[in-house]
Amino acid sequence: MERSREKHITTSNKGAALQTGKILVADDHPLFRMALKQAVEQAFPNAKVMEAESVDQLEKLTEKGDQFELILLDLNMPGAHGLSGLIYMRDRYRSIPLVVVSATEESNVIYKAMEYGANGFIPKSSSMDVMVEAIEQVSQGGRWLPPNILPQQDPLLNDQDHDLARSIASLTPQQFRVLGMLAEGQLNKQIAYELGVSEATIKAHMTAIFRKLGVRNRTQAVIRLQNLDVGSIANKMH
Amino acid sequence: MERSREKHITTSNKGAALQTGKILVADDHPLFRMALKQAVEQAFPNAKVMEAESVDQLEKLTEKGDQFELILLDLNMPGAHGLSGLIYMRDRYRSIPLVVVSATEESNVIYKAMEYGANGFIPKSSSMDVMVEAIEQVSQGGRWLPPNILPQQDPLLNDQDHDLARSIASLTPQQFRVLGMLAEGQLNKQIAYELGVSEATIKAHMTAIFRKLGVRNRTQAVIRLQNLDVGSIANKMH
DNA sequence: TCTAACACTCGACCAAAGTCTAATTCCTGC
DNA sequence: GCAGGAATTAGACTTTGGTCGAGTGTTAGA
Repeated sequence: MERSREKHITTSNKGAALQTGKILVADDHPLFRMALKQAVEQAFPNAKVMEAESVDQLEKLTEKGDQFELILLDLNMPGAHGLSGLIYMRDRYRSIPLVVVSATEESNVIYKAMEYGANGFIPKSSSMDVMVEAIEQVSQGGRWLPPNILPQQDPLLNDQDHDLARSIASLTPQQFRVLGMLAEGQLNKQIAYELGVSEATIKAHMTAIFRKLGVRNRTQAVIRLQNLDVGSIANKMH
Repeated sequence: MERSREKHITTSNKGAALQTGKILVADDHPLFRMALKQAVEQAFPNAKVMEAESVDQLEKLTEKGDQFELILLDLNMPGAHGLSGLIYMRDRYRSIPLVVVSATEESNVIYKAMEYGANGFIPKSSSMDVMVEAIEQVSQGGRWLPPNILPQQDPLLNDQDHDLARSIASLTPQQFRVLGMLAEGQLNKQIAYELGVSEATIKAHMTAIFRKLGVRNRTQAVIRLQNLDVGSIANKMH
């Protein structure tokens, strides 16, 4: 409560302004994307907000050479596949501050997102004022957590989790796409059709993915990915 | 705090006594199994406590014709595979009160366990007094939750979750074993060797499992099982 | 006691998955 | 501009997975 008092009334005087002014909002929900855009424009009246409703669109925008100064990313968006999307993005756009936007309010997920490199976390239930403040904070190089969430104490992730994160980060864009479709249970044939390449190509990608994840087949790959969401809570004893 | 005050001092006068007196403690951790046994004997001095350190052992004991009056089940025990073990057991031994014992303290898991049919939930961090009380309560037909956990308000599980539970409950013992090994990422060949049957047999089991779970291959089966642990938190929006 | 249902088993056959080798393109650094 | 490396693509081949039909043993009920 206390720390979100000052809000946007004082924002125009605060910290450094934007350079290029380009900010990327990635969310598949049109109405919410609009709300986020408004929040950005309230924080930075002369910002140029670009929108993406899938990871593919997001990558198309960044490949155009645009230098974004902030990314707002919904983890439930098509192609993001939860925390793996964050890990992948975080590595791909290292220098750009990234704020995770999510319907989840679970502290577990929030802490994990931060530990996987997010610069901020905005629950979708947040008020406009809170979103504005979060955007300002992060774009000035700070971090931001929801008011009711305490700053993280002990690290939630162990070495294995970080190994897995490094594996995911090392995937190429196409490999990440393939992994996402694998995680949905699709056949090689289906993936090949959807990506417009031959089945042989998908198989080659699969082999590469398995190597990077340190597994031997697709089933084990899916199991390995489970650890991202389920986390290390279950296996603490054994 | 308040409601766990009376504890074992008054227990000998309470409610109905045991019939056969046979109680099953299933936990792979020897020390903790001993502690549980003590708790049981404190609650019911003339109880006959049987022990199992895996689901296979547990089933061997029940197949001997013994009529147990209470089962204490650790969900992290070999062969249990988390909540799926509870679902499977709950259906197999419908008439026997079942208390889940777990290292987890997460309210999410606790509520889910109760909703999947557990009669009680004992965190492993509980004091002896608390365990004794829990055992008494449940063996008298009651339910039991840890003192710091509020009775559940809204159901956490939706129709899909219950569908999945019914699927798992409908598995035969051998199928459940196979599913467990599949969930560990083992090959058909490995599973066959470990169970001492031919690979063709495992394949037949797999096909049967896929039918019951409503999936088309092993990867999708693993993905389907994820929903047990991850729960319906993530997909509330889409 | 007979039978009908079910669990478990297996072999034969076909489909999907995975590996290896190799070609092409694109990008980076010298 | 050109060498080197990584990403992407794909064909040929092997291994694994999955379906079907069928046989055996066990159990519950007519």
